[in-house]
Amino acid sequence: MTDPAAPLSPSRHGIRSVAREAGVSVSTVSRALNGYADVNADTRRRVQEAAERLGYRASHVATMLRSQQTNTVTFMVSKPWTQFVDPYFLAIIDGLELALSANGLDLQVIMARDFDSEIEVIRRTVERSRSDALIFARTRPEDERIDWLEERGFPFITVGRTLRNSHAYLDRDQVRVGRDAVRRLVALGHRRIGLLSTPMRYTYSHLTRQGMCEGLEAAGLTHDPNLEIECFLSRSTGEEAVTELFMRGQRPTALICGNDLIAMSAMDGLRRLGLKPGVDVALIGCDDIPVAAHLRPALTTFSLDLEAVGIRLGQMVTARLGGDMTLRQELLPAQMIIRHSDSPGTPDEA
Amino acid sequence: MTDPAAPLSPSRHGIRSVAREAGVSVSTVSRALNGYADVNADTRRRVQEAAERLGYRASHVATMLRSQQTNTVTFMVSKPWTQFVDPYFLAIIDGLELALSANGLDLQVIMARDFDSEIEVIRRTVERSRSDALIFARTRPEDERIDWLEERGFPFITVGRTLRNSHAYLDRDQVRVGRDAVRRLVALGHRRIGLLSTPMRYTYSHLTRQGMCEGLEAAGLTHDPNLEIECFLSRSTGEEAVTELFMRGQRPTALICGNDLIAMSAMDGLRRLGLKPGVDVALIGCDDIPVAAHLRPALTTFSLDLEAVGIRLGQMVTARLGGDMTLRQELLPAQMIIRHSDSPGTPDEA
DNA sequence: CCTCGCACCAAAACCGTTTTTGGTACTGCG
DNA sequence: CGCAGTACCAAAAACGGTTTTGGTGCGAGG
Repeated sequence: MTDPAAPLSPSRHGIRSVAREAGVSVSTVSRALNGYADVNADTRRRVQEAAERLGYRASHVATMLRSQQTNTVTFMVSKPWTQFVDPYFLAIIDGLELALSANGLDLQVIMARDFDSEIEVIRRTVERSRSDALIFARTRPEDERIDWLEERGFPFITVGRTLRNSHAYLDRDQVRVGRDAVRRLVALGHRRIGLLSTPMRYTYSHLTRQGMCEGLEAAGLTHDPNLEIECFLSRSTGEEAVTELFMRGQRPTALICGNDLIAMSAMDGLRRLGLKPGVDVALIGCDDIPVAAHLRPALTTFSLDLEAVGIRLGQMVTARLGGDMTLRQELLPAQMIIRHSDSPGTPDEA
Repeated sequence: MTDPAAPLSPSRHGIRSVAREAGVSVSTVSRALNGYADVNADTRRRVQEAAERLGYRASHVATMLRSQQTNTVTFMVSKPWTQFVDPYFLAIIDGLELALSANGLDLQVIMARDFDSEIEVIRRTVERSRSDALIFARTRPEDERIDWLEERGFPFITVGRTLRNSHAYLDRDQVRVGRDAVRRLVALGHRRIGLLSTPMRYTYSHLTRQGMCEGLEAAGLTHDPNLEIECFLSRSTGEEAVTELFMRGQRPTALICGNDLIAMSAMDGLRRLGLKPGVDVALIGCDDIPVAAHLRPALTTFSLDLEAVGIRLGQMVTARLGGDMTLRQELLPAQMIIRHSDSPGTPDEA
């Protein structure tokens, strides 16, 4: 593989050069540059100037090796997110990077090619000790990634929950999303509310469903499994789901969609059936992706400040790496953004 | 920062353990595992089994330090891309990761917080020798990142061109995009064609403009600077631009938009002026972001297989790191995807 | 029988830092 | 003057691999 034809850097100056230049020993340079106490102010200045003159920067790799810390946090992006432009993960990374860099930590992003390679990607990262902590999302009720990491005592935080919930996590209050969506639709007079669910292998799909059931129950309604269908991550998934759902008879008058992409494509499906989304069938999405406001009808959905999620993740992981072993499990509320897709009568069809 | 309260890994086995377990020397383990020739097949097997038994994996950090190679390629994401859900960079990364991992290279993603920090982020990465090569986009006519890297002889590839073009790049044929868009609109009878340009600090904005001028000239028309306006990356940029453009008088009957996000928001702006996008004013975008097909009217735009771009980038950088010093400069054609936003009369307003 | 080359492998040097260890010079106090 | 304590700093030992150096044992050729 990749022979050493390309030298890393022509002739970088090492700590020894700096020591020579400043007329002190190597260890003094290290201590001076890293802000240790027992170094004369004058000596420190001399060292700093010498380092500056030579353009010296400590090799990150060497530092890692000696200190046995990478000062790096790894964020794993699962493939299904990327296929779909779900801005989700990008926004989180944005905030995460902000919080980490404020604490002198680096962010590394790794990607899992597909569902099954996730665990392998994690193994590679952890076993070859390239990172001090791991963050990942798309948790599943039974998640072997978590089993594996717990077994090894490797620090990690998930975005999302599992069945056991024995670990640190930060998650959206997805049950409330389901409940609130139902409440809103019931208030608008709907009685037959369908669910276009995200894939059931993910925990949050179950939580949404649970919230929906709770909402229906609170309204004295019961959940009809015939009005529910599981969508998978393809571009036209909502369209297909709607088609199948409406062929079953017992048509819903409102649809709760597991995410905005499903809702978006469900609109297309409704139109193909000759129905006006927002007029004939109410729609509520989830995530508030940027395009949601631009759809016709504009999509009513649930929003979450993802950059804030990233920042909070950064704070949590910083605390953990700082030695704070508190088990943090936090829930963030999502805010319902009411637009037009859930109620008819708005002049939005221009 | 981050004290060592969290041990990296409890008790990992090192190469010495493997050597002991296999009953050979340390160096033999290294050579056996790395596929060197001068090691007895039998010995190699014994070593591999021992490593397997102990669950040994070479520390990436130690390997880096000794071999002076990181086997890592860094991709820099500029902040403006992420604020906006531009799937652009995600799709590229996807392909890049695929190509790199096939060659045993790792991908690292770094982010620049804002425009000005890009150079600083690059410096940190290169000077602390964390990577063997760099890839980044959003090139500018005069790009100090490129100057800096060239000065140091550090391998890099850009997605996009500069004024000098003295470096390796992979880019979309943006001039042709401008030309083709004009040709299409002229064929549809338009004479007053406006441009909602992406920010002029990026090279591709100039190239689009150049292509547009060439197209107009070929049709015997001249470009009217009054019909041109520069958009910046905010959510409602197209809306504002349209408003301003139409206040100038001399209204265009068609708009070429630097990207789909601009086009999307321009549609909103047209509606606010009481104009029907696609009927009263034709629109052509660029990028074919996934939502383009879902807009009403569906957006005519230019598409490029971004995953293929990523794969090609991976191949180019692999060759470079393999010692192939050929200066690669490649142009990829974008394909026009004709939908409805550029021509009236389609029943797409349902 | 001696020597040379080859296949194999052990020992040691090395990568560039941080951390530990140990020592020197100087100060203040008895 | 002697001794403890302090402030500073040099030398050396890690970190965990890879690469170089230097054999050794054995078969073949002279």
